[in-house]
Amino acid sequence: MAVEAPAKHVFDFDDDDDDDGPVVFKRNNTLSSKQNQLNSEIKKASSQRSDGHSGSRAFYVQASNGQSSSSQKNKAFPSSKSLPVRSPILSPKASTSSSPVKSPVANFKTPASLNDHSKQALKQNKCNVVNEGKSPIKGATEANSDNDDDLQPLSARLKGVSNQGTKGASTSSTAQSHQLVSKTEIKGSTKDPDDEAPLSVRFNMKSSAGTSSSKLYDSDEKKPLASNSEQKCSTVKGKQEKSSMLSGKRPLDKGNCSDQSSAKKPKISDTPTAMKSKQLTMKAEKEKADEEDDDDIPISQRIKKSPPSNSKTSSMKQKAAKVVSSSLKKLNKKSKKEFKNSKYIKSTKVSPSSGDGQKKWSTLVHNGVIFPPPYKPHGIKLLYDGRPIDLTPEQEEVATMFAVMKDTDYMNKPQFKKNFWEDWSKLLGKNHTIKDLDKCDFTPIYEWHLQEKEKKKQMSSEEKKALKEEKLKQEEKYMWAIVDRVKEKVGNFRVEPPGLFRGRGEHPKMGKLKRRIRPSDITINIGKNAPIPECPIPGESWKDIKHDNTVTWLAFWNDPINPKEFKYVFLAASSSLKGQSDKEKYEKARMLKEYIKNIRAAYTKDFTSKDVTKGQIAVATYLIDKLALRAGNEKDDDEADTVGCCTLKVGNVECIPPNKLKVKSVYVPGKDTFDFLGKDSIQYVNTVEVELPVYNAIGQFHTGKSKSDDLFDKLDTSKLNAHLKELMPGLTAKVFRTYNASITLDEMLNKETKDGDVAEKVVIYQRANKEVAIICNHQRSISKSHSAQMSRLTEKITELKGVLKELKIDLDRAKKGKPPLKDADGKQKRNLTPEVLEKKIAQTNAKIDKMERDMQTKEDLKTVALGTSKINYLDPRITVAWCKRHEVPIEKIFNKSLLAKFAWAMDVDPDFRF
DNA sequence: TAGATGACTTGACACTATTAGG
DNA sequence: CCTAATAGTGTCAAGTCATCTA
Repeated sequence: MAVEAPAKHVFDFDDDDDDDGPVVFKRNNTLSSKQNQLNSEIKKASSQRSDGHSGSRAFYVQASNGQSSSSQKNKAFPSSKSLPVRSPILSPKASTSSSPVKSPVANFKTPASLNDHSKQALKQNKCNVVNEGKSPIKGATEANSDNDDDLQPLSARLKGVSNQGTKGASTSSTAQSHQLVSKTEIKGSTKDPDDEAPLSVRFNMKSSAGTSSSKLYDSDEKKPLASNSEQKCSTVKGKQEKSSMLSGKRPLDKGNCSDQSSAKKPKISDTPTAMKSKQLTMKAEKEKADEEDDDDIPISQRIKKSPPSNSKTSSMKQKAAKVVSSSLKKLNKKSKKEFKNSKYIKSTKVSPSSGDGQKKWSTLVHNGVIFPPPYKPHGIKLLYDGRPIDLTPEQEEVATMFAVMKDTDYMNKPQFKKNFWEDWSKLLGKNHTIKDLDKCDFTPIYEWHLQEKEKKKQMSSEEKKALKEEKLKQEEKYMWAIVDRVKEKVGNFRVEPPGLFRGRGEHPKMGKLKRRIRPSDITINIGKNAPIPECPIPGESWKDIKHDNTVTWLAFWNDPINPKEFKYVFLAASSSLKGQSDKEKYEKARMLKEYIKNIRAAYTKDFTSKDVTKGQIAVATYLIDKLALRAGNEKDDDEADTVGCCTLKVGNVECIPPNKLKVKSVYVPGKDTFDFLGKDSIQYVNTVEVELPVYNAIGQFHTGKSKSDDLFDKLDTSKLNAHLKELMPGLTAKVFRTYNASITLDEMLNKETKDGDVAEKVVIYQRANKEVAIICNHQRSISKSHSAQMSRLTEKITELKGVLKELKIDLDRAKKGKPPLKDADGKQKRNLTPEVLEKKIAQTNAKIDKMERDMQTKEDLKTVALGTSKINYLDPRITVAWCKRHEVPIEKIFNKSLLAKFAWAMDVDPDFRF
C-alpha cells in the first residue's frame, strides 16, 4: 500500500476522521438526492415506471475510485467493483472485512457482510432516499398510466408509409398487457426490507429472473424513428477542400484574460466552517442534510406524485409542469442564497443543486495540475538546402514537433504546413537562414525520433516498470481530489503539452503552434479553506485562485489556439459529481418518453404550417427525432466547416422525387438524401423516406435559395431549444439522441434476448449496441490491417473447405470399406470410421460457419464505433438490469472504467426499463 | 435579442496493455 | 513462447447549451 502514505500526506486534514475510517470513502448518496432535484425541476408529472430504487441507497464507492493503479491486479476487485465502501488503499483491512461474496447466480458479486462502517453508511444514506417516490404502488400505477395504446406514435404512422426499415424495429405492440402490476408488487414486497438487507439480496438474480419475464411491454411509441430508416454510413472522411480563409477574425489575443476569468455569475462563497468543523460527524451532516432535503423537496415530491402522463391531458399537464418547474427553480435559488451562510449550507453538499449556477460542492481539496517536463534539446540538425542548420532549443522544439508528424496525413495538407510555417518562422526570426519550408529536410530529426521510439520499445520490462512507477509516483498526488470529503479521481490533471494543433477535417488552424502552458496561464479553483496547491515549477506562480463552488472544474487555462476558449481540468467520469449529471441526463431522456407522443403530434401538425418559422422548427425537430441529428450550432469561420441540423445547407438535403418534380410527386413518400460533415468532420450519408408533408416542406425551404444557403433560415439552436422547452421542461435537441439511443437498446434487448448461453447473449447486446451506433453515426476509421485480416480469414475458410472436401471423400470411401486417400504429402492417413469422419465433418462445418459469421461481423463493424454510445448514450441501467435478468455478468459488457463510471447504476432493479 | 462567454458533454483516435492464436 | 489482434485508457478537439452582455 505504498500509495497510502502519500495520499494521506498530501491531503493531510481531517485527522480525527481517521478513527472513523477515512471519511473520504463514505460516499453520500448524492445521486438520489440529486435526483430529487432533477425531479423537482423537470420530472413533475412524468411517470417513473420502474425506476425501482435505483440510486436509492447507500452508494458504494467504486473500487477503481479508491484504487491505486498499482493495486489493480487485485483479483478481488473485479468482483466487487461497485462495492467496497472503503478504499483498499486507505483501509487495507477492508478488503477482508468486507470481502465480496459471489452472488449465487450472476456475477453481481455482493458483499455478504458489510463492515460496520458500511452498514452505517447504508443506513445513513437510506434516509436520503425514502422520499424518492418509493411507494410500492408507484411502479404499478404509473406503469399503467403509461398506457401504450394511448400513445399514437409517429412510428406507427410511418409504418404505413415506410416499409423499408427493418432494423430493430419492433413491429407491434402486441404484448401490452400490463403485467407490471404484478411485477411491481413483487418488487414492493421485497423492497422495504431491502433497504436494510445485504445487497446480495437485491442482486439475487434468481428471484428477479423469475419475475422479469412477466414484464413485456412494448410500445411503438418508444421506438426510435430511426429504426425505420435505412442508413448508410459512409466511411469516407470528408474532404472538402475548403479554400482557406484564415480570417483575421480573432484579433484579440488578450493577455488581459485575467479579467475575464473572474467575470461570472455571482459567486457563492464556501462555507467558512466547512473544513474546520472536524467535529461534525458525517452522521450529523447527514441528518442536517436530510432535514433540509425534506424542506427543499416537498413540492417536487408532490409534483412527482401527480398523475403521470396521459396523453389526453398532457398539454395541460405540460403547462402546469412548466410553471411549477420554473417557479421551483426560482424558489430553489432564492432559498439557497438565503441560507448561504447558515449552517444549513452543509446539507447542500449532499444535494448539490443542479444547474442554475448552484452549488456543486462544499469543500474541495486538490493539488493542482502537473506540467509536462521541460523540453530536452536533442541537437539533431535539420537540413536546409542540404546543409545542417543550428537551431536554438526553442526553434528545435517546434521543428521536432513538425518532423515527428512526417508520416501523418497532415503533411499532405497545405493549410497545416502554412500555419506551421507562420508560427515557426516567427520563432526563427526575420534574418534566419531558413526562409522556405520546402527546402527544409526534417528527416534526420524524424529518424532520431524513430530511434528513440525503438529504444523505448526495446527496454526490458523491468526498466519499463520502473519508469512507470516513477511516473506514477510523480503523479500520484495530482490524481485525487477530495470533494465534500470524498476522495475522487481527477480526470485530466496533466497540462496539455505543447504541440502542433491537430484540428480535424479541414480546420483552418491546423498546424499552428500550441504553445507551452505555464503556471501563470492557469487558474485554480479550490475550496476556500483548502491549502492552495504549491506551484510545481519553482519561481513561478498560478495566474489566479478562485473558490467558486458553482462550477466543477479544478483548474483551467486559455486555449492557446483559440484564446477565448478554455481548457478545463475536471474530475474523472467515475466521480459522483459526474455520475450525478449522468443520471440526470438519462432521467431527462426517460422523461421524454412520456412526452414524445405529443411532441410528435405537434410537429406533425406544424409541417404544413403557414408560419415558416413554425414549419422549420417542425421539420428540424422531426429530423432530430428521426435521424438523431445534432442540434447544429453556428460556427465561426476559424473552425472546420461542419453542420448539424440547424445549420444544414440547402445543398445538404437533396430531394429525390420518385421521378421528377416534387410537385408532381403523388402519394408516395419522398426520398431525401443527406450528405454532410458532422462533428469531427465525420461524414453523414443517409437516405431515408420521410412523410410527404416533410418532403414538401423541405422542397419549400429549398425554393429561391442556392446550395450554400441555410436550409432552415429562420432557425438556430437557441430558437429550436427554446421551442423544445415549451414542450417539455429541460428538453433540448440532444436529449433526442440520448432518448433514441437508449430506447433502441432497451427494446432490442428485450425483444431479441433468447435463452442461450452468456456468449450468445453478449452477441445480442453487441448487435443492439451496433444498431445504436449506426443511428448515432458513430464511426471509426478502418484499421490499417483490416483488409489483410479479411483476406487471411478468407484464406483460412478456403483451406477449411478443402479439408471438408477431403473428409467427405474419405467418408465415402470409408463407407465402402476403402482406405482414405493419401494426404498432400503423399502419406497414408489413418483409417477412420465413418462415424468419426462424420463428426469431423460436422466440426469443420461448424468452424467454417463460425468463421464466416465472424467475418461478416467484422466487415459490418469495420466502420462502426460501439464505444461512444456505450459511454455517452446508453442508459447503463438498461444494461445492468438486463444483465441481472439474464444472468450475464456485467463485466462482459462494461469494462473497468465503465463500471466505475456507472457505479450509480449498479443497484438498479432488474425490472428496470428505460 | 443577438452575439459572446463559460462550462460541460461528446467524439475520434493514438497509444498501451492484455489476450488469443499459431 | 511470440506475434497479431483486440481491448482499454488517455488525449484533446469539437460539439451542446445556459447565461451573460450590450
